Order: sequence, then C-alpha cells, then structure tokens
Amino acid sequence: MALLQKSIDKRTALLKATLCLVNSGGVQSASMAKVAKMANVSPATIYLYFDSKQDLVNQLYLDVKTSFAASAFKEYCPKAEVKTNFEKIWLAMATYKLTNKEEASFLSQSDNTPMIDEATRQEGLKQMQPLFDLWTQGQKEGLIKDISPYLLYAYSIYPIAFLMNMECRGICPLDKKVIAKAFEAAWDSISLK
Amino acid sequence: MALLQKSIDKRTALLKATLCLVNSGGVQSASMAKVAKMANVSPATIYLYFDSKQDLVNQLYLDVKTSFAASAFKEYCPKAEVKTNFEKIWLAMATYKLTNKEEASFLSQSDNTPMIDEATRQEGLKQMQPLFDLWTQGQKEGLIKDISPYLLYAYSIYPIAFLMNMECRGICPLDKKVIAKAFEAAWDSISLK
Amino acid sequence: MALLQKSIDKRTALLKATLCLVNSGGVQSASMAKVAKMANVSPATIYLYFDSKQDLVNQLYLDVKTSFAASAFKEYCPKAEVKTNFEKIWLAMATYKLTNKEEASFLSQSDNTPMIDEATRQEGLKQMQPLFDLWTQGQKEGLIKDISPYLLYAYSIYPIAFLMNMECRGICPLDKKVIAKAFEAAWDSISLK
Amino acid sequence: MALLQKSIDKRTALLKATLCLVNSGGVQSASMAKVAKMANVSPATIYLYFDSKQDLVNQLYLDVKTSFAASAFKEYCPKAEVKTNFEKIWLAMATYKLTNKEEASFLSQSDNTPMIDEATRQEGLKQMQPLFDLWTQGQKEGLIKDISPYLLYAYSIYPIAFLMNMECRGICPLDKKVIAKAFEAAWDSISLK
DNA sequence: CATGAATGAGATTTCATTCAT
DNA sequence: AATGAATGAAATCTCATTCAT
Repeated sequence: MALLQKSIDKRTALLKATLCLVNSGGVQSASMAKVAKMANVSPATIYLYFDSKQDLVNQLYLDVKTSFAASAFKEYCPKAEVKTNFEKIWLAMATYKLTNKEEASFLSQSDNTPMIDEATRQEGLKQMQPLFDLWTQGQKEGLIKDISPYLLYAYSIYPIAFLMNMECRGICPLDKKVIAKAFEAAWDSISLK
Repeated sequence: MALLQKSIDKRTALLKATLCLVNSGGVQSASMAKVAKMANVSPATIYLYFDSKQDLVNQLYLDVKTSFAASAFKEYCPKAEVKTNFEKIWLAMATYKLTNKEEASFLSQSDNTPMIDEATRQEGLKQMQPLFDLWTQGQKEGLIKDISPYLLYAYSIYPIAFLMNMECRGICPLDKKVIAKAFEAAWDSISLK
Repeated sequence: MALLQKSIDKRTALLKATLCLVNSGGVQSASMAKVAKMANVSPATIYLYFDSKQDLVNQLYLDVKTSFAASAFKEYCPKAEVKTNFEKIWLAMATYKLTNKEEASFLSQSDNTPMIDEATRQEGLKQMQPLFDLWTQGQKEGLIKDISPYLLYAYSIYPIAFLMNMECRGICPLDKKVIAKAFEAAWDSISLK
Repeated sequence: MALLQKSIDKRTALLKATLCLVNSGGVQSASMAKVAKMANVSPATIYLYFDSKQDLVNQLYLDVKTSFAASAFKEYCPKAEVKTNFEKIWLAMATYKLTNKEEASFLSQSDNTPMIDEATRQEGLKQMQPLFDLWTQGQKEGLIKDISPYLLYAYSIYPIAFLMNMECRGICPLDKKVIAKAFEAAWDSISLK
C-alpha cells in the first residue's frame, strides 16, 4: 500500500511535469529527460508508468479532460431548469479554466494540434455527454436552437478557450463583469429568441 | 528575372511543404529534411530563403494570415451598412477556411500553440484591423454590444475554426445550411437585441 | 564502484581520442563523430561527460596542463638553491615533453590558437606558479635578471616547445647533448653575468 | 591592365579577409562564405584565385612569411659585423611583429598548428636563409655558440612570438625598454661568453 | 520498483565547392 | 572574370528508449 501510494505520487508528478513543459514550449520541448528531471525521477522510470511519450501525453489529456468534466458537472442537476443548468455548467467551466490555467491552456493546445491520438480525443469528448443531453432537452423544450451540438459547442463553449489564451498572454484580463458578458454572448448565440 | 522567378517558386514550394507537414503532424514532425524533400530541394537550400526553422514557420504564419485577411476584406466597403459588411467579411472568412483547409487548419494550430513568436503573432493580428474598425462603428451605431473586441472575436469569429476542425476530421460536414446557421449564431452573440 | 570506474575510463578514452585527433589535424578535424568512434562510444555518450565540444577541449587542456605541471614540479624543493631548482624543473619539463609528445604538441597548439577559452587558459597558467615564485626568489638573490616573468618564460621555457615541434617533424632530433645545450641557452638568457 | 589590377586587388582583399578571420577564431571559423563576404566578392570568385581553402591558407602563409622576411632583412648588410647585423635583423623582426600584429599572430598560429601543408612550411622556412648564413658566419668567428640553428632560432627568435601573444592579449605590454631587455636575453642565449 | 548509463537515429545547421548564366 | 544559387556531405547536438544493476 505504501508502495502503491508512492507510485501514484510519481505518476502524478510526471503528469504535472509534462503539463508544465508542454504549456511552456509545446510537445517538442517536453523531452522525456526534462520531464524526468522536473519530476525528480530517472528517465527510465517514466516507462514504468507509461508505454511511450505518446501514451504519456494521451493519459495527461484524458486526466485533465476528466478533471475538467468533473468540475463542470459537479452541480449539474437533471431536475433543474435548462437555462439554470447551462449557466451552472458554463460558469463551472469558466471557473475551472480561470482557476486551473495550466490545464486549460493544455486543453486548448490539444484541441487544435495533432499531438493527441484521435481515439483518445474521442474518449475525451464522451466526458461532455451531460452537456449534450442538456442541449437535447433544451431543444425539445424549444429553448435552444435546433442546430447541431457542434455548432452549440463552437459558439457557447469553445470561445472560453480563446478568452483564456488572451488572459494568459496578458492581453485581456477576465474579471467578473467580462465573465458575465461572455456568458450572455454564449447564451444569446444558442438560445431561441 | 528568370533567377528571381525561380527563387520565388522555391520559397513558395518550401512554405507549401511546411504547411502540409505541420498540419499532418505538428511542428515537431516537420523536420527540415522532410520539408526539403517535399519541396524537392536540398536541406541547405532552405537556409537561402529562411534564417532558421523558427523563421520559416513565422514567415509561413504571416503569409497565410495575410492571404486570409486579403480574402476576408476583399469586398469590405466602408460605406455599406455594418451588418452587411460584417456578413460579407464573416462569409468571406468562412469561405476561405472551407476552400483553403490546409491554411485554416494551420492558423488554428498557430493560435493555440507556442510555435509562433509572440512578435510575429502581434504582426498577424494587425491584419484584422478593418474588422475591429467595423465593430467600433457598429458599437457607435448601437448595433453591436458594447464589449471588448476580444469578446466579439471570441464569439463571432473564433468558432469558425472549431467548425473547420470538425469538418476536417469528418465529424461535422459544413453545408450551406449549417453555414447560415453559424452566421446567425455569430450575429446573435454580438448584436444588441 | 564498477560503474564509476567505467565512467572514468570512458572519460579518459574520450580525452585521449581528442588529444590524438587534435594533434593530427587541428580542432576542426577532431569531429565529435571521430572522437566517439576512436573512443568506441556513441557520439551521444560524449555529452554525458562533457557539455559541448568546447568543454571537451577545455577540459583536455586543463588535464594536460595539470599533468605537465605535476611532472615539472615533482622534485621541486623550496629549500634547494635557485639554479639547482630551476635546472630540475627545466629538465623535468623537457623530459615530460620528450616522453609525452602528444601532450606536448597539444599544449603548444593550444597556446597559439583561439581554441581554448581565455578563462580556461588563465586557469592553466596558475599551474606554473611555483616557477614564478622561484624566479622571484632568484631575482632577490641577484641570480636572475630583473625582468618581467613573461620575458623569463619566453626565453627559458617557451623555446622547448619549438624544439619539440622540430623533433616531432623529424627535423631536429633531441639527444642528451642537445638537451644540455638547450638548458645552457635557457640559463644564459635569464641569468645575471 | 585595368583588369589585372582589379584582380590583384581582389586577391589581396581575399588574403586580408582570411588573415583577419583566422586570427579571430582559427581556421575553422574562417569559412569561405565569411571570407567572401568580408572581401566583398562572391564565394565562387575565391576559386578563380585559389584552388581550395587549403591553397588559400597556404598562399596566405607564404605571402605573410615573405613580407616578414623582406622586412627582417631589409637592412641586412653582409659586410657589416655579425652582432650588428643580428641586432638589425632581430629589431626589424620585432618591429614587424609589433607593427603588423595580425600577420604576426597568424604566423605564430601557423607554426604550431597542422593548418599549413608541410611542403609550404618548408618553403616558408627558406626565407630565413640569410639568418642561417649569418649564424654560420658568427660561429666561424667564434662569436656564436656552436649549436644547431634550430636551437639558435628557438632561443633568439621564437620567443618574440610569445611576447607578441602576451601583448595582444593585453597581458604584457611591450615598450622600448622591454624590447631592449628581450634583445639582450636573445643575444645572451646564443652568444659565447 | 527504480535508476544512471548508454545509444542509434535523427534534428538543425554549416561548409567547401560547383555550375549556369 | 564574376556571381548568386544550389547542394551533398558532414558538423554539433538532442531525443525517446533500453538495459544491466
């Protein structure tokens, strides 16, 4: 058990190191040697936890995406109203991205780069299922536009990533007011009327 | 003249090869050797046209961004109405991205990856100036929400990239109907009322 | 222990290979690939022991200079007479250069070439301190001309390198008689009377 | 004739550029491209004047050695006394090295480095013939020690190079007094009594 | 379980040289 | 005579991965 604990710590340290390095210089700058050094282990040790660099990055992606989804849907309540639920989820997502900038930045890189396996990406997408369900419900109730969930995602969720990037680069600070305006825009783009 | 022409051809071939390789596997997989081979020149020749790999990628970014902007603003007419102009620009952008998928895919990668110099990125941003001007005008006329241009961009322009990615991966085909719906969502997100 | 021993062996083999290659064709002809092959390791292995080619050459310089100084001053005895001491040192130096031609040849190259860092060169110079001290003592005792140590070095020590070069090129063989004459010339150039 | 003149200028410019570059970073840093640029010609032009890089360096060596010898023996008068003649030559050499530091530095590099062909080096050595003749004369007259000319050279001429190097590195400035002391040491090392 | 050492393959970049003009 | 463009070969250095311990 002590050993297992230790192992989990190392796995976590390795993922954390990878996250940090990929963020600051892309996948190419996250060499296994640097990852190992930052996680205070030997390069060889990485291969006890991951099959390859590709596997390391994929697992990181899944881990982060899962933690992102967990945060997003924590307060999701199937019985509540659609808009209320959407707002909760949207805010939770925005909050997660503001609070966990490294993770957010990594996800936005992964989404636009061939660095993650297609299969893994699909796996990550499944985590968003509750949101898709909510939209279907909203469409049935005539609250949300009857368009493809990809459009809904593109207009109501995806923009958050752009705003995050701007914030991280110091170009556009995100305070509560801006967040509120952003949510408004998100809702306006997908809601009927 | 013959010499100069030849040179321009090679430069173009090199940029084209880089574009193609970066798209299929990220910057890291676009090795100078592969780029050279695909452009049918010796690796050493690349350095007659570009200072370094970084310079090659930066110049590609600027070239593509410039061609994108040229297409986007081709029919922009300062005297026309704001919404008409915005629609023209938006459609031109969408058309460009649908017609030049490689370029579009490259731009979306560049925007979320540390592969382009910050300075070069800023340079590229300037190309979007006419759009910013249009928004300012729209805000004065009370047609467009009084929010930061970054928000406007995030909600009305940035989503196009997401839709492109989905189309490229065969997940969400973009026909005229979807495009129309997308524009609607874009306009709804930023317009007043 | 086994590991450490092995490491020292490899470091030594790499330095030895570099020495040999630099001697036969200058720094430029001592490519990392050739050094690696001659030391029976992979090129990558070199970088486990040295930071860069520059570092490799610098360390070689320091190693050789140190071993040279060790030989030179082995029998140096502060209590003995100045001339006796000088003769011992001078002969030890000449003997070292005759016995270790590769090292001697390398040192004479280093001293006239921009291949060694200035800092490293200074470091190497410190090894000659006992000789400088001896000269100072000799000057106090009125045995040695009251001139800059650089002049003393130029006339009594530096010429050995020239003779070595000639010997190596088969131009001027150095037997005991010649050595004796050479020492005489050295002493005549720096001694008073 | 105009053409010939032009050619000589270019040859000179190329040699000058090579001299400068070899001095500041060794042969390896004097790439043909850099030499061409510094001489304001195309790389291809170099090959109209020299067969190869090796040939370029060899010819530079011979040119410099010849100009050095010309200066050294300008005032040499077979009828004058040995010591007078030697002093004239020695001073002319020292003066040349002080006045033409670039050339001097290059010569001292060439003499200790495998960068010059052995054949070319021999060729250069011939230029020193008048000095060897003078020594022979001096030995006959019982003024100069009866030792190999290589010893004589090593002790009376070679040290100048060392002093030059020190001066160039700012370690040991050479004023008239030091020069006088240096000559004294030179003469003491080779003269009888 | 953990590692330091080792490496073959490959990355970016430079170089001496040639050739069409 | 002169050149700018081009290049194959090679230089330095890095990397993902393995293996003996």
